[in-house]
Amino acid sequence: MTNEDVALEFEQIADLLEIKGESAFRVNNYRRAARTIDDLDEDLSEIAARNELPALPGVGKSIAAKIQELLDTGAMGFRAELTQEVPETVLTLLEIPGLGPKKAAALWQKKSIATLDRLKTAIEAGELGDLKGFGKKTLATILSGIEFLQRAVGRTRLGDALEAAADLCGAISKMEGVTRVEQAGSLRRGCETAGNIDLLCRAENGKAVVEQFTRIPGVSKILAVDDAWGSVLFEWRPRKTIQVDLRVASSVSFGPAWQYFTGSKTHNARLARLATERGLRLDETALVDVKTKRTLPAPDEEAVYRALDLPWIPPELREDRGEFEPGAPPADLLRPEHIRGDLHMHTVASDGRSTVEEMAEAARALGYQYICITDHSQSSTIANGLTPERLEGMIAEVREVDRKIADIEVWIGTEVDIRADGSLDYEDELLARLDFVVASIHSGLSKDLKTNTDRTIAAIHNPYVNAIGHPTGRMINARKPMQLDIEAICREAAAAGAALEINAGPYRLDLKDEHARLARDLGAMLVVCTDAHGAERLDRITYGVTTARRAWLRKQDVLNTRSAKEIKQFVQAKRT
DNA sequence: GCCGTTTTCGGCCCGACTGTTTTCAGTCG
Repeated sequence: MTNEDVALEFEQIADLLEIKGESAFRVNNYRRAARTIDDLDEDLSEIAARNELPALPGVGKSIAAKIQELLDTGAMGFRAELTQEVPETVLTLLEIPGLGPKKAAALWQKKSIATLDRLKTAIEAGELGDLKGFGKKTLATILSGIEFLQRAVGRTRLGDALEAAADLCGAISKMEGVTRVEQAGSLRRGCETAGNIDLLCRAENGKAVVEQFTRIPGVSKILAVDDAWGSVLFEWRPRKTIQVDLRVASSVSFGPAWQYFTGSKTHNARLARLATERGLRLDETALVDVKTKRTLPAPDEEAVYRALDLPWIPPELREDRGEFEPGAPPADLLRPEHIRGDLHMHTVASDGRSTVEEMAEAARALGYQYICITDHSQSSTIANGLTPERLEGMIAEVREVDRKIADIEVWIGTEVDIRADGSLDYEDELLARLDFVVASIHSGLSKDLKTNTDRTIAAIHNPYVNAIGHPTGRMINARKPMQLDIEAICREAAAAGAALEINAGPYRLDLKDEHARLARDLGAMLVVCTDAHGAERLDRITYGVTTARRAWLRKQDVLNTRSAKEIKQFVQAKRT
């Protein structure tokens, strides 16, 4: 059980207690404990081994015992007791944007509503007319939220699916007779969410491999098996499952199988047609010469594409969005090693977990030339945003770290809030002293299209703003993007010389692939950054790179593939 | 439920936004 798992457990206990009607202070303390646990650098089990759990802020005798129980048994009796009174499913109501514990409590206590479906029918049947706090607008928001969530049902975020897939691949690679394991499907194509995890392994003893596959720890249900295929439900986090399909291919058919199971469907359909035109037949088992009925050797994907007179096409491009055209794929499609620095990250000064030095060391380990520290600005009080005075202090601190640490440039910037009226959260004089400025919207996301577009454009035109952070504010599977005229934003950014971020955070991936492609087409510069809140999160840049690749971005389309000197020129150009 | 003492109990994290509430509660970051 990871710290994150334990933190979530306590967060949900707080929710359940609040819905039950417990004292707000008791509830808050569980939330505080959850936050403490989530913010730890060290594994909880190590702290527990030293008997130091009660020393953690917000953790006393009672919670320490509950953590210990979780670590020892993977479950908590207290939670089980709670769910006797408040059904587990009530927690799904809290996923509706705009619906918190108080409203969930009212729905459960007054109307016995505990599921999304039931809530939806109750609203549609007008059953909630007499419930205080549930006016017309609120009900409309809730309905739209339910529909949003129901579309997300069964979709797992790319980051989570990739982590689960990496664990599974590790386990499968150790199995008897397996000589290769690869990811396939939407996961390999880098789609922002995955309905299932598609895996492919090379082995000649399919049945035995499938048999071992179904016994991997974490497999909670076997959905189907045959001699070369197994489908299971896998629990990648407590109470979170995803379907995993493993196919076994022999070495002769590995290429066609990997290609086929990577998809997409439309890409494969085009390939199959190209094969037919050449007198070949391509399916998941083989590439066959129709006339001679001879199976062409295809131990890898390159052989498949070569037989169709195509270059190998990167999986992220396999969406039938132009990848078959002459000149595609671009030779300089963005790759992780092109990234020379990260320009959006937080430290302990605001809501991060690591110090400036720790961020710098981690970035140096990634081989970066430069990073920019961009803590929150004063309006983001809950994120401990920096007052102008504290930012002054940070300027000095970062300059000092920059002097001390060799081989990497450490810059000072900010993630400055774009306020509701489009003004920024710091004066220009202060921004002018920074090396790089990211401007982001964190509040008032539900304002109308014009307001949001105008305030973003206002920020774009501030001479000291170099990038717009997470431009749409969406949270994958959790929050819709704000209303925004993306095209206008892209045009203005292109004209003003501001970059648009592809936020690499696996919950955000914002801009998303289609929008990033549009931005590039309209002449805007993109910048791929992690928005990391801890040194160990800097490596999530790969999610952003994947999104950029799905947007067909080349190295030259992405600002932070440039040298430190060129970045400084980019900043300077906008100021003068 | 935790914390910090005042060693036995009172206080506990902020501020904006939104909808509906005619004076503010609930949600969110």
